[in-house]
Amino acid sequence: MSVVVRFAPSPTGMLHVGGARTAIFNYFFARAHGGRFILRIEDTDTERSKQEYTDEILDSMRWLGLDWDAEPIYQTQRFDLYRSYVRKMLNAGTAYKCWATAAEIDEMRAKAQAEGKKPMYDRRFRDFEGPEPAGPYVVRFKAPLTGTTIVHDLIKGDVSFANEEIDDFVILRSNDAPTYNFTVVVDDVEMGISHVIRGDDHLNNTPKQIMLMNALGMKVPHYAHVPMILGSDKVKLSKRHGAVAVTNYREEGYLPEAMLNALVRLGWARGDQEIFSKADLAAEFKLEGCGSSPSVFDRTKLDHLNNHYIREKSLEELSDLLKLSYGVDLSVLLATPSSRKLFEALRERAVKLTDFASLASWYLDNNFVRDEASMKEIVATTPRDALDALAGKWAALATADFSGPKAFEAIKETANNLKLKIPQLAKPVRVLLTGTLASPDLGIVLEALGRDRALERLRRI
RNA sequence: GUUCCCAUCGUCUAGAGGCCUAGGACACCAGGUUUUCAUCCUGGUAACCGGGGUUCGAAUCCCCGUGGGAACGCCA
Repeated sequence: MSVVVRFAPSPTGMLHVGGARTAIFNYFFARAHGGRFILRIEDTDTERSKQEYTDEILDSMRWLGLDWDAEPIYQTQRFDLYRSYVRKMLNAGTAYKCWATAAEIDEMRAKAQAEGKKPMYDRRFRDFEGPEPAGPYVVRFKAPLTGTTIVHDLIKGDVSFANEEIDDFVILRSNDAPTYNFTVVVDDVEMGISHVIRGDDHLNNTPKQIMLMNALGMKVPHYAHVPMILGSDKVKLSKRHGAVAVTNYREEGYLPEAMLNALVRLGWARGDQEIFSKADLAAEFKLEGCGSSPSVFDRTKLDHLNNHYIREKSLEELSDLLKLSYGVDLSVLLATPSSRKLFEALRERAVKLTDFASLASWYLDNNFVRDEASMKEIVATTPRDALDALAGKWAALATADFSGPKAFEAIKETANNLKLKIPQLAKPVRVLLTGTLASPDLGIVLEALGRDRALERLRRI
């Protein structure tokens, strides 16, 4: 059977972590099974849907490298199709018009709840006959009253719902717009979707959709409901957990590779493997690897992965990426073997791409800021003649001879001559040259800076 | 409230009845390397929600509790 899957975001907000994970599962399921991955924009809520959100979602998808196989389908352009199906059901008697007002429905729900049942519509117009009342109406599905609907879920197993639990839900609003549960059914079938892979929060909608498909005589696709992603407080991840939009992470300096890897491991595993490339996943992603319990999204793991993928990038790639996406120009570090060594050292410690700017600030800008506390506690307590002696030694070296080992050797000699321990001199030097105690290997720093800049900084107290 | 789902280290997870004195990763802690921080290396702390079954044997199967989550809309 040919595999066709879809990712169906509604453009009422940015692509968030949960949606991205669903998209990722769909995408790799399609790739691993030689199937198609289609995008469907569920914009039937014309009040809240915005083009800018659609643009943002597509942009995030591209950033993650999730390319789709056909032009996205917009539900608002298919209203005629949905309405034709509504008419079909009206004619077949599997749907009916309902004139109940909002107030009446609220009353019914309250009543049902008081009786210990789910809040439900009481089907008062289900068998209504005679002259149609004036005023607006909705179209409701004539849901089966008895029996059981079973969802054969590829992740959860068989889940059964008593049909009496499901009310005659609305399929066409009074403004003539079809509702979600209806458009999904029409589209999933019309688009030939073979596997519906979506969030667990839709599991309760699935029996409704299956019922509709049965009423329409349609073939039911396979379903797979992936567990929710939770915040650290264990409730469904949402805006109040802080950064949840994929774009936020991109702006913060995360790599798409890291995001992808982190997200795919949420609710999915393949033995003990932790690192997954796009190619790995496209080859071996299987629904069988999906777990069934929800998972907490952990930023520290993402940080670790991000550092991992930053280290895998070449200096050239990094430089381009930094300039293009973050406006940080480190191309000067590409120039010489010495500066490249420094760049490599920085790459090792950068957790986010945005870290590079501060990591390299002392190198890029001669007016870099020195840490005041370190200046006071370390530099100020260092004998001035030691620094002067060191300056003399450095000055005696030819510019071309100012290699890391030689420049550092000068520090050692000076320290020894003055009966200082090496760190006693190395630390203040580090602060003077880089402004902080946390910088790459001093040899690398010295060589990258070169004799004259190093000397100038050493003397500038 | 009702329905449905879920339950292994702090977190992500491996585990499909004996391979489990429960493995890996992140985080954390300690030691080593080092001129600092970090990296790197080595080691360590840390979990099968509880109770009943089934079985020679259960983290794994069943039941009941408990806890958590989701859904119940003319939102999607």
